[in-house]
Amino acid sequence: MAIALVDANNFYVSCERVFRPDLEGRPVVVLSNNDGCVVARSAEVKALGVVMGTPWFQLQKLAKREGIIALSSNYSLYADMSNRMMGILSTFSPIQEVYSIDECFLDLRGVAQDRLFHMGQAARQRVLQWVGLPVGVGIAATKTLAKLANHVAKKMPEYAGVCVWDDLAEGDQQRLLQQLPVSEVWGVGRQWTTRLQETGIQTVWDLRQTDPALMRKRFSILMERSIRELRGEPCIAMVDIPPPRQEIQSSRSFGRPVTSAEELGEAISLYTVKAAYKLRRQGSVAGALRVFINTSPFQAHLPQYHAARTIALNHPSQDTRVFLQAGRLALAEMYRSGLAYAKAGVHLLEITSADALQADLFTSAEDEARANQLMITLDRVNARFGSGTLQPGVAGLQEPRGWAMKRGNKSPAYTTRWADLARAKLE
DNA sequence: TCTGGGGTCCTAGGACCC
DNA sequence: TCTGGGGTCCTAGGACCC
Repeated sequence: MAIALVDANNFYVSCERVFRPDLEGRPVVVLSNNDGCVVARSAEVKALGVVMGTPWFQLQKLAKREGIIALSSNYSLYADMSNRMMGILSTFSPIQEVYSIDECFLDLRGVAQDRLFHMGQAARQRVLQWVGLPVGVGIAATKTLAKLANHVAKKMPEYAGVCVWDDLAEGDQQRLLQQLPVSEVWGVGRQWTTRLQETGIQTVWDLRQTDPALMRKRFSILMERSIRELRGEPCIAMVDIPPPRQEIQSSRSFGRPVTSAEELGEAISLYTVKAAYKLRRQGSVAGALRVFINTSPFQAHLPQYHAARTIALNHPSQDTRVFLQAGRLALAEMYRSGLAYAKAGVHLLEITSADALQADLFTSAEDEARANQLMITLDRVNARFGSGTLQPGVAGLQEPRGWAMKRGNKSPAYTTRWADLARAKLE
């Protein structure tokens, strides 16, 4: 039984560097929407002690002194690079679980133990050569151990990017576990780390030595699972085909404070359009939607207001218009004037398969078929001519929208837009 | 001046039922 | 004055992940 975890180093930064080789060896960060926080750091930036999630404005001085280059996030580029990387890795196993944009698990059961290291090396080489992304590989008997092995492969140069846990002598394994802080364990976050430390559990080794049943009582079944996995007992199965989402959200912080009900309504309508599209793409219907509007928690001197409303639909739907209407009602109820709103969003809830949907007692089959056809047409037009080609007027017609997010340093869509296509300079 | 977005899962506790 | 026991379902909140 062996599972590999493959993930890219500083994924977003590495994607940018593929098209900007001049960024190699220089300190680079990628920023979140609105150029707000650091969400990816090159090794050079990590070495400067910049932590994940640092607000960019707090780094101005350091950035100037050290020459840090900041790029706005370019998610369509990263998604495309991710697809290419995952495609290559999928050839190494019939069972691949794409766990996030930059990492996947591969089921390597049946591969002889003495072949695993070579296989890890091959995967690494191929991704680097074919798409230009550096990846690390950890291979072990459980997902949790594979995660740890991956960490070891990246942190310790002698492993050259690939660590096969069961190739290590028992004494070496113990020594590594005793070096790693318990916070490195997959599933152990900030709160749990504090609670564990309070009871004297500092290292991964310490956690491994605890009694799983007792820890389940003190924490939860998730803790028990993690401990068992650390001991080499698989508890977390591979998920080959991703199940449909149970919740779909769309939300954004605004590029500037928003005060008027009109602008707020535009924003919420736009997020509703996006969420409904995601819903249809996975073949689902939603039975309820939740809308929220928030002021900025960082502007403590201004009046704060956080409001949310959940609206249950009479009948589960995938019709953008139904959600728009419900969303507008919710907003009208919540809206208070005289406040500086910083963020709004829409969640679609109670999601089920469109195939299993019961007929609506109060809508004729004909009307429903027409509505479905309208949505199919809408999605087709937008797929062909670009998203936003056709959309409800309530989402706002004026471009650019005043409240839209700021992305000052966005790179071109090198791989997904003809005009931006990367090409070698001939001269 | 400037602080992201999108998910899953588990548990506790209340409402309700017999 | 005295006020059971056991079960299910739902939701909010909190933890985690990237």
